[in-house]
Amino acid sequence: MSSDTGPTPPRRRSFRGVAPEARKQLRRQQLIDAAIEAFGERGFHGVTVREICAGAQLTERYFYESFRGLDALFIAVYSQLNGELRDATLQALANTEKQPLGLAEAGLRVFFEYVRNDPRRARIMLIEAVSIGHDSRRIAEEATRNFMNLTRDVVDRLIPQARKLGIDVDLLSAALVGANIHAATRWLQEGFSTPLETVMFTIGSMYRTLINHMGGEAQRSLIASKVKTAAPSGARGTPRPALKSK
Amino acid sequence: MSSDTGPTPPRRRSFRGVAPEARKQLRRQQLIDAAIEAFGERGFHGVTVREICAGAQLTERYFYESFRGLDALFIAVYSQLNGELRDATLQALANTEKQPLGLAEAGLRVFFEYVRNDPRRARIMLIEAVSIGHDSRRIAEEATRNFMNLTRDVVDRLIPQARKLGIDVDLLSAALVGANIHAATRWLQEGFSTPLETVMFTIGSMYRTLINHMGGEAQRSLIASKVKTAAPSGARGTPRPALKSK
DNA sequence: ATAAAGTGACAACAGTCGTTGTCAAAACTA
DNA sequence: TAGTTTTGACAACGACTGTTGTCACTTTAT
Repeated sequence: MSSDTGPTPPRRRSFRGVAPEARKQLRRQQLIDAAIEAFGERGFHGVTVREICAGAQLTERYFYESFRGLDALFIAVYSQLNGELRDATLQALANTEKQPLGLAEAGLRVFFEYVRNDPRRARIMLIEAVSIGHDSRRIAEEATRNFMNLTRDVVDRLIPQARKLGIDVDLLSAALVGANIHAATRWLQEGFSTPLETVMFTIGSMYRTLINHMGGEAQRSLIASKVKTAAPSGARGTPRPALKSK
Repeated sequence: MSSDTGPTPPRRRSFRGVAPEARKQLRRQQLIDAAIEAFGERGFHGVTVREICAGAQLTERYFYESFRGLDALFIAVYSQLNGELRDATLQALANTEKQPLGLAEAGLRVFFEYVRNDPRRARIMLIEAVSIGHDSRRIAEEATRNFMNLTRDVVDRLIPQARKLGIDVDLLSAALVGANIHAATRWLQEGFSTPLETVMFTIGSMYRTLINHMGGEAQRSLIASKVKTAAPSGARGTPRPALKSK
């Protein structure tokens, strides 16, 4: 029962003037940067550990120093990109008048500018992230859900009557996020030949129309579908199928 | 210079009562069915040729008899699923009164029912197809584009003034298709706990609102943005950025 | 200066995959 | 029945991957 801690633990030193922990973080970031390049160019499944290491100018040992495998690296990459976009969004929102429609426009603009400014990052976030195996996908789902929740809050505030009319606000938010993602993906694949302002005007008009009219339209269709029972009170009640209006 | 055609070409025969060509087509379909199961369950990148063959109860030789590789098989799978959905859509449209809004509802219903009735096929069409390497993806892009074009024609007919107001109709269609896909994907991942009619009501309300009000809303924002020059005549002209309304 | 820690290039290993080939048994034709 | 086609099971090959290990060289600390 001595206080022997086993074989001598190596004493860590500085190297080229930087502390051990800082060196490790630096290497980690090099790997992430190389991964953004590789994933964005060839996709998650077209990339190997060796390629990442070559791109980062590091050897495999340092890869496993920071990541358990490619999945973990992808999660780190996605987290970083998602954080960048989130921060840019929050900053833009902070610099905008607190009009709800203005906020929505600012968020849209940040999103589309982010996509245009770095197509590789866009590909990772928009395309790769939703298609990885069960391990990494949850992160992407969670991040997408964050944006969806943000959208849902906006919807809840701007179309407050929606919920009472039987609209599934979560589903609607998912649809709107999907509209953004798909529009951005198409814009990306077309080489951004459409001017940003045209994109903003098109998608913005869509949002504005929904915000200004969706509540009334849903209510009208409820009435038109002859539901004379008590108004469906928000719960899981299935509204009538009818879709005709006017 | 004899009429010798080289080594004797093997004379083909029937087997268990079915002709050679029919046997080949049968095997091909077995492989496709096994692939739907495998791709839908484990995703394109989690599947091997050997697994497909085991699932189809065939050996590798017959795999390469019908397909050059997994890419080709995936293309065949996707084509089949896409054809099924397309046929179901066309049939539903044929059995519907020719009211534009009714047609839109019928199309939506077919789409969501198709997704719910076979989640594996849905995963292949909604998730896997957009994430494959450059080879197979073009097929999915083309098929998605078909749906987008269909949507675009609907938009062009139901919101005829959109184009003149500076809205990019192709982009709007892409966004709407994306809204459908994302809503369906979320519905799938939630285990279809939301009733179909609620989904129909929510997404249907979205469409109906856009159809009935988007033209007017876009025009209003154009006026509000003080564009007093001649109305942008449909072409690539960049509309004003402003989004505020009312 | 000398010993230890850090680094980089790369060998080595086991595993898997796509793909082609072998071969005997089953089924068919004559 | 005899010969040929078809089938199924599986071996074999090369290529690639993730992962760990080796070793000489550089930098640091004493």
